[in-house]
Amino acid sequence: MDKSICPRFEKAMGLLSQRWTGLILYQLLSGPQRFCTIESSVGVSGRVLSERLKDLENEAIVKREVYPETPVRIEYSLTDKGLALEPLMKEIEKWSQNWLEA
Amino acid sequence: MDKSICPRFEKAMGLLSQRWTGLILYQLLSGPQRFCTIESSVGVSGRVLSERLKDLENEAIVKREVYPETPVRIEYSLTDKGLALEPLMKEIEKWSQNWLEA
DNA sequence: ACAATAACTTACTTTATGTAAGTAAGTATA
DNA sequence: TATACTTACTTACATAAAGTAAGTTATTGT
Repeated sequence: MDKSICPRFEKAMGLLSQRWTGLILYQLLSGPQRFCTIESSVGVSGRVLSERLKDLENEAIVKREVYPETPVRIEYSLTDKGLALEPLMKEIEKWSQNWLEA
Repeated sequence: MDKSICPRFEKAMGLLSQRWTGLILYQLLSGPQRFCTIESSVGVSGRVLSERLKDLENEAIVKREVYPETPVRIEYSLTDKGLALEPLMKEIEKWSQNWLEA
């Protein structure tokens, strides 16, 4: 009975179940943001955030843009693939509202 | 700018982003199942599966039922709270179909 | 020149997970 | 009667992932 789960589903779940990844993506749904903003609003350490953003860039879910202003501004935002996660996030919101205590 | 994310959402994401938890729940959506079935279909180790099922029982997402047959049969199934995760899982399926390669 | 800020990276510690063996209860087999 | 087998776990130990804190590079403000 080994491995009855769809590999694509498994991959998606593998991405989302990386610690912090879901919260990082949820945070980015509210618009492009810089490193330190994500760090403090999500509560993830810089070390892990840096790692996750690289992974998400490799998956083409997040894009990184450098604005050579002064001081330099680096913004992370969602690609179309990343934006497509919105309905999923809304479902998590719904479930948490309906089934979890405040 | 600390902690701008809704605590309920954060808790929901915390549950789902535990390694294996999402796949275990997805597997249980197809009906009640025993320990060893989940173990092999999901690919999780017994050690972690045992831990996860206990956590999910404590969260009232999964229930455990003992049938004193021979040999004893123990089945894990979703509560209403667990079943309510179905739309969310469907969204993950959709996203994975649309955006991930096979 | 000195302190400050953003965006990281590195070194080190703690926690989580994987692996494999062990346990308990009951059944079937030799 | 003793041995082996099955399910559902637990325990002990090794490895991988995450947390913490300090360090780096570039640039600005005082």
